[in-house]
Amino acid sequence: MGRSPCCSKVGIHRGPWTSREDALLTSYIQNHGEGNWRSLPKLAGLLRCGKSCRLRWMNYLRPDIKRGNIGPEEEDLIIRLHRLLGNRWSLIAGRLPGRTDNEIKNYWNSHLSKKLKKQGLVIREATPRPKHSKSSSNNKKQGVHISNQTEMVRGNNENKIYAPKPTRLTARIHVMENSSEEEKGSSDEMELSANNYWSDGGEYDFLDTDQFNLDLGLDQVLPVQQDSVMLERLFDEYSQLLQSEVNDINLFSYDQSLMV
DNA sequence: AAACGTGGCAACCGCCCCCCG
DNA sequence: ACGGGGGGCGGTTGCCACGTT
Repeated sequence: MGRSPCCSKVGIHRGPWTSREDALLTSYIQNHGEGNWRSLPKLAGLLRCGKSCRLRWMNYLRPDIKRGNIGPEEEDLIIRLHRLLGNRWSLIAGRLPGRTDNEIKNYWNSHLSKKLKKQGLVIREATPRPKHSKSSSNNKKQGVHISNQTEMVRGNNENKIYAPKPTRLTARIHVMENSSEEEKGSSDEMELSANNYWSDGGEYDFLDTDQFNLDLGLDQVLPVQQDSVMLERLFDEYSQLLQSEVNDINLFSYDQSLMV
């Protein structure tokens, strides 16, 4: 007895979205906000699966999505973050304002992976993500734990390192405008383990990960503007995480750090 | 001009986690 | 404490545009 499908396939329209469907979805979300994806299609008058609606909105219709080519600085950041995070497209997208995980994934698969291979850079193939890789128990085994609130209280503040929160920045802007529940519910911890770093991440021979700045104080909501300084800071931020694995330092949610 | 090959990307699929009752 | 549902995520598919022969 498997779980029920997210929606009945009968009578559901699939394939490319029409402009009318886009208009219906956009109009509904502008009036009622995001969420309740399962019931949204019916309420919005769409013959679509809720998941399809969510995907269409997240990847295409959201007003804060940046259009146009990915610039060299963004490309550089994607490469660096992929080196650290592997195929964690949503995490990577969270650090690229206006870009979606799907867009970055596609860009990687169609451009960057080939480009890097062409340049003779070694890309270690991603291995299948271990089951329950997000579980904290696994992370603890690896000696790297990005804590929940309990851990934060018990932690050693001297060695505290803040984990960048895997937040989709553009979504946060939307959330703040609409003050929806996602804001308070977005306590997603960045759940990483040493195992994940090394088994999933690509590996390039030109990156310099020896530079770390432990005094970083990134703003939680990054400015929309992108410049090389910001990109460098982002990379440093993730480099801290990487380095922390070596030093066996407990990690803390950056969000929670603001509450200290 | 037609056939074929290739690349890019929107959309779908299915697994998994987390929240809530 | 537990189970089910909703939502998020990464992997994959398939269509279409464009280039090449």
